[in-house]
Amino acid sequence: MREIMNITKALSDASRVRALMLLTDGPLCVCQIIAMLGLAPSTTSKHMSILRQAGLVEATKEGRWMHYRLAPKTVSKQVRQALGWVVSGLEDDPQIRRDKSKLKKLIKVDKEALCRKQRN
Amino acid sequence: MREIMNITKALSDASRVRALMLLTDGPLCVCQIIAMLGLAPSTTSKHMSILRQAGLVEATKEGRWMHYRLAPKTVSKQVRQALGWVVSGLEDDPQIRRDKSKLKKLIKVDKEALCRKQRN
DNA sequence: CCTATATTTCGCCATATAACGAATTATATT
DNA sequence: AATATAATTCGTTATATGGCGAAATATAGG
Repeated sequence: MREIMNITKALSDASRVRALMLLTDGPLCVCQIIAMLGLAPSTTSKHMSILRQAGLVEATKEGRWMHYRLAPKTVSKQVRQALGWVVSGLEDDPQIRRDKSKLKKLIKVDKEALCRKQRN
Repeated sequence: MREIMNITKALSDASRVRALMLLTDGPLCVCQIIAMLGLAPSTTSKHMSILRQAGLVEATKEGRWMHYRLAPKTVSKQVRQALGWVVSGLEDDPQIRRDKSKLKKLIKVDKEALCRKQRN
């Protein structure tokens, strides 16, 4: 029951769900997620930590940069299916569409330049 | 996005998830759910209200008794998929098994007798 | 009508949670 | 080493949420 509850709790915040949906098109650096969500870096970091502990995302560090990606298909059935219904349920959502549109523009910015803009 | 968030928020409390799982074997009176969850009637009523607003359960009144049932398959895709996920993910859970075992015994008690026991 | 019963709503309280800024940690550059 | 940068952790605050008992509402019976 704990695994299911960890997942449902992780999904009960809209910003976290938005972060998940951003990752459906590929991995992102946390600095990109910060820019997308418009939250403080500390807040975003904590949200990603919750998603990670719930098994919904994975993280890899490259130098100073922390990249997050959706959990691979090899994870547990509960994670895979939860991602399945959330992602399919939101792919036509207006907010998510706006986010993805904005993300396309943001990705065109050089990562170094973007990350330098994110100061505490 | 609101529908999905209503669902995920509704599912983020363990008592509410337990209530949902109790209903997989058929409709129950709120007095039976109260007895199962061991919460105050007012608390249980509020939890069921949240589930109802999320579209996960439906309610019908019979005299003094309020019966709750899982939302029928005809509801939205998001609800159907979410319910499918929760139910399949928890059908082998120890807590849920204990609940279902207890529920079998409880159902054997006459409803009238049970409901009379539930005083505010 | 009055009384009893089942359920919901309301008000309160304790706890959890999301947000922020500051401090800390990890990494890179000079 | 000192300095800069990215991310996380920590501490604080405002808000949300789960729990309870009391009050209110709805229904049934005499």
